[in-house]
Amino acid sequence: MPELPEVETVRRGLGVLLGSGAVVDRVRIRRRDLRRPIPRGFAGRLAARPILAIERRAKYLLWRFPDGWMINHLGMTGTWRVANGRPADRHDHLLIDLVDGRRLAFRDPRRFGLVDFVPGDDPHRDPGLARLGIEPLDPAFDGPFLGRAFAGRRVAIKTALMDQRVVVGIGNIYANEALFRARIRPQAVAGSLGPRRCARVATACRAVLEEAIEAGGSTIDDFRHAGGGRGYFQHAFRVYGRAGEVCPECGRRLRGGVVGGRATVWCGGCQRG
DNA sequence: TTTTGACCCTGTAAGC
DNA sequence: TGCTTACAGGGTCAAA
Repeated sequence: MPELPEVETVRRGLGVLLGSGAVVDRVRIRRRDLRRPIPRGFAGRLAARPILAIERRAKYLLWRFPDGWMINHLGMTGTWRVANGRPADRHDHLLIDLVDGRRLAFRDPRRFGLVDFVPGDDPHRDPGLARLGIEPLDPAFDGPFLGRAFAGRRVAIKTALMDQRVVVGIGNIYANEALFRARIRPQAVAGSLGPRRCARVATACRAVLEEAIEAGGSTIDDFRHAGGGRGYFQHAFRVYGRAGEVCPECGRRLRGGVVGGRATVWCGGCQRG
């Protein structure tokens, strides 16, 4: 389940794999019906053109081409791999052949992913990208920013943190982990947090994401690097997926529940307010 | 306007 | 063993 660290890890992996000067030969679409249909004419936008760069915005991979951007969201189960000579898997929905003979395959069993093309210089013309909030590793993402963003909001802090219109890239795993580090209950009302607690949340978010990127992202079920490898941050999870186990800080049992429709884990002793 | 919850989809695990 | 059911989750949209 790729969140910001996993997408960033895939981006870096693809950059290493492709290097500079990779040129698309042809594109084959095996299934169009992803989260939204891959548009007609998509393949022709990429064919015979160089991949100039692969950037990241939120959980989106942005593939820069001379005429525009391939927008790619991994959804829940999207992965890229080099599939030289191997028969296509039934979940390989997009195949990109490079002129050097290599083949990139986008595999997404649950088809929550997205592939689209935005012509021109600005990928934020895509409606999905246009609504996105601040990057959590941006220096402007701090306590005062969260204080302003949460003002008047009655939703749970965990729900607010996962709202991509506020801050991008934080999904269920890192929301759980960040709030544990910040020692704030996931159910706390976002608008009730004072400046000090907002600062703790911002600091915890940044720390947990940076550590996860350093470790190469997480591997839960479906996530794989572009090269097929696994990330290692799951070994550092302190609460996610550990409801009923012992809190690593205080020894109480970690509690499990649902906040905002998502599985949530917290420590009733360490996380208050 | 804000918040909540259903929905999309499929692999996995648990229960019978 | 084989079948059914519940669950996981990011983003979107309709309903409250």
